[in-house]
Amino acid sequence: MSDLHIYNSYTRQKEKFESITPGYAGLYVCGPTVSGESHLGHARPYITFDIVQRYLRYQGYKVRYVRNITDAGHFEEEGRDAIDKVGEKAKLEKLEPMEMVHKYTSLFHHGMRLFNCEEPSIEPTATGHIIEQIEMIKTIIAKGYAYEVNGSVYFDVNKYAAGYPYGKLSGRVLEDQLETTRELDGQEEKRNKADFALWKNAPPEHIMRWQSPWGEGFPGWHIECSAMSSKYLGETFDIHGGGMDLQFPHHESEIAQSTIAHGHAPVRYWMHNNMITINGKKMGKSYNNVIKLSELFSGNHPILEQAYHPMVVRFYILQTHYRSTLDFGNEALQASERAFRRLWEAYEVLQKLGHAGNSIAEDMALDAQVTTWCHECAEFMNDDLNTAKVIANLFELAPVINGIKGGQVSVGALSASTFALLQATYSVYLVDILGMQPLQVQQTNKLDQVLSLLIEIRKDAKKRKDFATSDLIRNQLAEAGVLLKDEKDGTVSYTVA
RNA sequence: GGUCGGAUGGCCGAGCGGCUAGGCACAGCUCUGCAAAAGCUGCUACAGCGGUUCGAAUCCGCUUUCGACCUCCA
Repeated sequence: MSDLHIYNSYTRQKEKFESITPGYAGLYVCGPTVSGESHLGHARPYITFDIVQRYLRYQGYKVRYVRNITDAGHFEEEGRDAIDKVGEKAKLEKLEPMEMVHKYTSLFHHGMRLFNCEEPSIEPTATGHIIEQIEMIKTIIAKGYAYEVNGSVYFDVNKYAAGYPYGKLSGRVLEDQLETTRELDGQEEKRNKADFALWKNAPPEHIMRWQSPWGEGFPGWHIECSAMSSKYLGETFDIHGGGMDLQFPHHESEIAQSTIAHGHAPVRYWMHNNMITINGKKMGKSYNNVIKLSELFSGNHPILEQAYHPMVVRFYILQTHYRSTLDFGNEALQASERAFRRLWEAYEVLQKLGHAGNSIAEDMALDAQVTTWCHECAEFMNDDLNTAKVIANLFELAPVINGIKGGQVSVGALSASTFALLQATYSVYLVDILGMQPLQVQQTNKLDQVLSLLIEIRKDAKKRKDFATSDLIRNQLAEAGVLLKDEKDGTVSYTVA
């Protein structure tokens, strides 16, 4: 595919991406609820849409990427738990709601940086947009699609469904929804079980509350995204992303609210990433099977055999297509770690490699094959962002790179232009688009000087066939986490674990 | 119960009518003082049963099985 095609959850098919305003792309992604620490499952959408955003930029779009912070409303229960626990210990240590929100927002940002996810252009908070949300609710009431009961406002789904395709995004029929027997808070207030809250009256013990035309309360969960996305991206914008589990009711409700408030559908392309599972089950709070990011990075969790570097996790996630479920496993993560080390090393080797300068390839077949592998990367990305296939091609190219370095492949096997293409492909795809970074930090000069000295001493020992000394140096350094490698050309390189 | 989506080699995972990805692991070889790394070679799978087709992992049907969602979960 020579143009970007993405799978639109709304139409259930791949569609050519055409932005509303040529050259500009608007992307809205449902962000975190900052009442708790982010876990591995949360990492997937943010990494997935980081790729979307990076790729659109690479394609030349000026992207406005909006990702909200949910710091109000529907998380009162967990927030309350957290507060009460602390409160039991000492009233002095009690967390203010704002304190809790700040804490988890910071943690979230820290995690995003470790994952090398680029910052969104705008990161609006729900609490910062109470007025916009109230205005939107007022509009919906004025248009006759919402009603107030006891200080709460509900969206009239039945009325909406009569004139609009309610349930199209999530593929469900309203009649089925009405048969739900589940008991929910405020159910008796609703005219209809399928109705959802736009505004909720706050009970006295509720910690977060705002003044509204309907009394003190807090906004319904869905309205924040509708209010903020339309404010920053317009009443109709290009892409809305989020986890598959948000399709219903969250995104379905967003469509309904915005359609009534603005008179037309809010989103052109809906994109949903699939879940991360563990032992086949979705990783989620309700299943009590989450691995928090801090646990993942430290290895401090009963089921973790080791710590996993953020880049390993990112690579692991990108090795699977975003619409497939991804099952967590130590073995899988460890495989990703080895794989990524190898790929990154090939990249570093490639950047240092020189070329003979011949314009005609000595090995025409290999030259053609390399060219194909490189060009295919674009096709794969254009085909609904198939990062798994891009990575596969980069791996296909690795032996060519290592072969040139190791002498198995002639330096002039590829033409100068193909070699340049190879270098560009690695750096564009691996670094710019997939957003990968090295596992180890840059070494300080001092360490480098010390190691250079040790390497010299060892070289000298080897020259004298004093292998006892040379092996001692290598083994001791290995124990300290520094791996020495004797290269073919006689030089010695090292990696620090 | 309803709706939807999966079941791919030892493990993870692409694929979505012919060209039988890729990674990790494993085995052999080359290189090497020995390692490590790297290179080469080997390893052919698509839950089961029918059907459509010249041809199916890919389409259709049934069965088995796992999962997601069904009102506030990324």
